Amino acid sequence: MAAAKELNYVADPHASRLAAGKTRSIGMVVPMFTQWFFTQVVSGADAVLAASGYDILLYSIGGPEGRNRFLTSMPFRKRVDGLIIVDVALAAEEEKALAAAGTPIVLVGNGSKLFPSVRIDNVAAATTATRHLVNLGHEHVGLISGPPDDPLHFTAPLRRRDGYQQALRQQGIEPRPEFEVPGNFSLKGGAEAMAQLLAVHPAPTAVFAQSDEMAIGALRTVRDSGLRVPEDISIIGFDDHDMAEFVGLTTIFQPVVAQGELAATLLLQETGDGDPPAGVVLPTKLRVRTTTGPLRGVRSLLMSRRLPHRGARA
Amino acid sequence: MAAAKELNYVADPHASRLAAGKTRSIGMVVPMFTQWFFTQVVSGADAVLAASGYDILLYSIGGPEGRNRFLTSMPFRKRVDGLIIVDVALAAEEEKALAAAGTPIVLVGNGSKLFPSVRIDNVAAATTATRHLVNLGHEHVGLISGPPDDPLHFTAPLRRRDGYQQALRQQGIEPRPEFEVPGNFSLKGGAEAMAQLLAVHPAPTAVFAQSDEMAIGALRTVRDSGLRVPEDISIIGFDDHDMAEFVGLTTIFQPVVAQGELAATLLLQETGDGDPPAGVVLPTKLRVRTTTGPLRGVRSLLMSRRLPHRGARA
DNA sequence: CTGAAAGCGCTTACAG
DNA sequence: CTGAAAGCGCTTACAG
Repeated sequence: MAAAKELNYVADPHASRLAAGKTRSIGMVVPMFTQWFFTQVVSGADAVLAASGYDILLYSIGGPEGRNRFLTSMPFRKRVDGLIIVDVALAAEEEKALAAAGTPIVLVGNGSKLFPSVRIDNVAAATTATRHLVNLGHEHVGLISGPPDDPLHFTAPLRRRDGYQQALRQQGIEPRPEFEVPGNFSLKGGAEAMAQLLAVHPAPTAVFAQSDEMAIGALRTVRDSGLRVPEDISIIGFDDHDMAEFVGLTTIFQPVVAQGELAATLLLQETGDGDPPAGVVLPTKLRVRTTTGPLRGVRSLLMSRRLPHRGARA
Repeated sequence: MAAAKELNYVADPHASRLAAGKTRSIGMVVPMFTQWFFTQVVSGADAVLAASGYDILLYSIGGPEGRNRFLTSMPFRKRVDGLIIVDVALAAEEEKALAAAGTPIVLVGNGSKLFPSVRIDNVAAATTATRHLVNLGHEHVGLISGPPDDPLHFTAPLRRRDGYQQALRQQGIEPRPEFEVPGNFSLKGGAEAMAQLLAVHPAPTAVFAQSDEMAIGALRTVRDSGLRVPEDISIIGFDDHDMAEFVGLTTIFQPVVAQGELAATLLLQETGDGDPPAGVVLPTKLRVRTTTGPLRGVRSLLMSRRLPHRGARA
């Protein structure tokens, strides 16, 4: 034993896994690694998994092809003790196939009947965001959304769009297709989307961007056009990214690191004993800052409409 | 064989590793996961490693304690075929101990006599940044740097400080300790550091922030103080973060994703045959945008001083 | 309670 | 070229 210490011996982890049947590692599946949201979730999960002595295997699956390759080859089999899948929407058969592989799984971003999950209520959060704009008197409300055709990869953009449309309809406003433009969840995409919205006649007086990064891109375009925020146009984002407070962006806060932490915790305590999978929905919150304001000319009217909105949250 | 396909058989990777002696996985060591630079490097390395069929193991070592634990326990031993260590400065004995562990290693951010490395010339890049400010007529130049006491963890802050001081001295300006404040490599840290600099008498007329995130934080403070950029104060950053172009930040571009890609490539082709380790230094580049400008009142004088600066790069 | 043996599921050198 | 056997370095049930 002393000699082992002396010689700096370490047990071969592969031999021990083979003998013991445990890998002591967890896989994290993310669409990509360059987006703020995913890195924060990984960071949260990493902290709790590392504290429990687990190694973390990264599966960055990229686009739709990578997604399908991952789901069919399932490279994690016999490789990890568990899997955290972030923001990959699964069809029913896909869930079934994953479950059949036998690896414990926790989902982040989507609910599931088969696996425990951690997520927010995107529809409600988007409704809150949109209603905030409508309550300020805006009737022409634009939407900057995710990639245009990506039915299975992400669901957040679709849910947030649902919430946006629902909020409008609830106020008797019919959503207009020309007011919905894709923004690619990036600064640049947001900036370009905003340019597209400004070209519509009449242009929206308020815009809900589905991520803060897109919202900040949109802000840039608005200001470059010589328009003022919020006097000429209001903008609300989603996430409460570090940068949001910084630029005074009104947005929907969602706990990001906490979603990763919680997913890891659920995974570690997963019994597999047939108890129904936990579906945890974390709260979001409207954070009003300086990029949203009343529609010009209706300030007085507003005073009465603002009240029901007080303290609204998703 | 057909039956294997039928039954969805996959070889146990641990058994095969044990028999074959290869793990088909690579470890990535980063100080933390929440910083832009590291996620981008990981993303670059991930792309080339995944393409070669390697799994990626993440070691996020956190603070100084985590760093030392990692270096002493070396949890990657017998676990991975190779290691990419990002921005962890290694003492000579630490390098020797790592080399003795026998795992092929490539360093990102620091040079080494024992391991191949990919990095930029931080001293030269910081010199370029500082000289840019001095060439614009600034003599009171502030520095927003990294964590105050972190001699071994990161070297970039120290090197960039060296470059800053060298550039000043070359122009006959003695660096002033009260002009150097730590900014924690975050937005908030940059904002606070800037507030500290503005409180100095006389305050600097130009500031070199060691990262774009800190520079953007500084910009915020300056504008909140009612000062104009660049008329009242010039700010230059470092990295060329996505956000930099967006806010018009003058900065030093460094290839980030490319450093990860290259490190992975070097690791995959590492022979261990005694050839001297490759030390690749990637070029950086000054990107002048709108947050830097001539010192007030010396515009005319400037015309002559600007010339030697043309085309300068690190 | 201690220690030697069997077995985890592969790969690969080797005998046929 | 094919196929059976040994061995990779552990864990753990089992005999003593």
